[in-house]
Amino acid sequence: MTRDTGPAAPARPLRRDAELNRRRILQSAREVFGRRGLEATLDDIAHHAGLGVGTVYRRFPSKEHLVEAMFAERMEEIGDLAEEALKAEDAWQAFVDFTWKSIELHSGDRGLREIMLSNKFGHEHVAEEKARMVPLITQLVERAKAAGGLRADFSPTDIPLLHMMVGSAIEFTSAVEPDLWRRCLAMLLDGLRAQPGKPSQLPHPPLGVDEVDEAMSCWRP
Amino acid sequence: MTRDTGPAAPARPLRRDAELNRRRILQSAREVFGRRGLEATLDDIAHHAGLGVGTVYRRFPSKEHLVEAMFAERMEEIGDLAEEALKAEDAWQAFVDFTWKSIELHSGDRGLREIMLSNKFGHEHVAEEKARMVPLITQLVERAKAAGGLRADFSPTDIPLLHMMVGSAIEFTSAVEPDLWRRCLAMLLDGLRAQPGKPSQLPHPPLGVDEVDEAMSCWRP
DNA sequence: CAAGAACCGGAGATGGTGCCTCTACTTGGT
DNA sequence: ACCAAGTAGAGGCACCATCTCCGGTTCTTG
Repeated sequence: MTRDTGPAAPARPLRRDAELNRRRILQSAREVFGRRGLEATLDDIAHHAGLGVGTVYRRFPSKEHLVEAMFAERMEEIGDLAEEALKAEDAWQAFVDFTWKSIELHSGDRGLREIMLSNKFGHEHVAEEKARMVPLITQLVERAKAAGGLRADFSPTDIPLLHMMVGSAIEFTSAVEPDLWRRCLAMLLDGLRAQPGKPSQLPHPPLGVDEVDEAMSCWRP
Repeated sequence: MTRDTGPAAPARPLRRDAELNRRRILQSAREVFGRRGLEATLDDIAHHAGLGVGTVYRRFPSKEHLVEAMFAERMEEIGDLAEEALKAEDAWQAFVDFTWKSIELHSGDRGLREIMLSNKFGHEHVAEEKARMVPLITQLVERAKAAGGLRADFSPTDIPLLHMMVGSAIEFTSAVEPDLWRRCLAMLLDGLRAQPGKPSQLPHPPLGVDEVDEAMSCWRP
C-alpha cells in the first residue's frame, strides 16, 4: 500500500519509522474508536499507540481526516456485503444473512456505528459509500418481500432503524455481555417474517438481574 | 402540596413569589429535561423559566437534587402502570398494554428515559422505585408466558433492553417523525409472540428516504 | 408605611476538557 | 557525519458546566 499525499502527488515516500508509526496510529485509532466511539481523543489514540500527540497531527491534519481515513474501508465492507447478498438465491435468507453480518461488523466497533447513523462525521468518501448502499438495500428488501419471506409492510428505510435499535442494545450490554445483541436481533427478525412459524431459537441466554444492574451502571446516555 | 425542607423541619413556608418561582422551575425542568435530556444545563432551565440561575440554586442545592425531585413522581407512574396491568384478565394483552403505555410515557421525555436506564442519575427515591418495579415486571412477564401469549424464552431482564431499543428509535426519529417508534415497537412485539399469526398492522407509515437523511443529520451519538 | 428579611439576577470564579501547535531533541538515510 | 525528517508532550487556546456572590429588588409583618 503506497501512500498518496493528494491528487497526483507522488512525493517521496515516508521514512521507514514514519511509515511504521502511521500504521500504528491507524491500528490504534481502530481499536480506540471502536471501543470508545468517536468521542475518543486524539491524545488517547496517540498514547494507546505509544506515541506522542504531535506525531499523530504530523500525519493527519485533523481528527476528521483520521476518521475519514479509518472508516472508508470498513464502510466499503458493508456495501460489499449487500452486493454479495443480492446474488444469493433465497431472498429471505439473503436478507437475514446480510442483517446478521452487517450488524456483526458493527458490533465490535462503536465508531463505525456512529459514523453509519450520523451525518455529522465523515465527509466525501463516507457519504459516497452510504449513497451506494441505498439502492442495494432497497433491492434486498424488495426481493425479500416479493419472495414472501419479509413482511410486506417493511420498508428499506426501516433498516437504519433496525441498526439503530440493535446498536443501542450492543452499547447497553457491551460491558457486561458483549454478544447479547444476538438475542435481541433474533427476536426482532422473528417480528419481520411475513409468515411466522414458531419463534426461532434464541442464540444467547438472557441477562441476569445483577447483570442488568451492572449494565445500567456502566451505560451513559 | 406543602413543601418540606428535610426530615422534621416544618420551617416557615416560602414567600409567595418564591413558591411561585419554585413551581416555575420544576415545570421548566420538566420541559427542558424532557426535550434535551439530562445533559441540559441548569442555566438553560433557569432561562427557560424566565429566571436567573441563582434563583434555581437557591431552591435546589444541585442539579442532582432537582433531577431527583423531578422524576420521582414520573417513575411512580410507571410502577403504578405495572401494578394495574397485573390485575387485568388477559395476561398477554396486559403485557402488551403495559409495554405500550410505559413506552408512551417515555416517548416524550428524554430525561425519563435516561434516568430509567442509567444508574448514574437519581439517588434514593429513584433507586427505590426501580426496585419496586422488578417483581412487578417479573410477574407480568411470567404470567404472559404461562398464558401462552409471550414466547417462552423471553426473560423479564429483556424488558430494559426492549425499552432501550425503542428508546433509541425514539431519539433517532424524534426530530423528524416523533411517533415513528410505534412502528418499531409493533414489529418488535410481533417477534415476542409464542404463536404468531399474521403480522400485525403497523400503526405508522415508514420514513421516506429524505427523512432518514434528516434524522441522521439531527442525531448525535 | 416603613424596615428588614427573604429573594432575585446574572456576571464571573472555578475546574474541567479537547483540539491542536510549537520547539528542543532524536533518528534514519546517504 | 551530517541534516532533513520525524518525535514528544507540555502548554496555548477556546469552550463549557456548575455553582457562588453580592448589589439591588420585592414581599411581609408590625
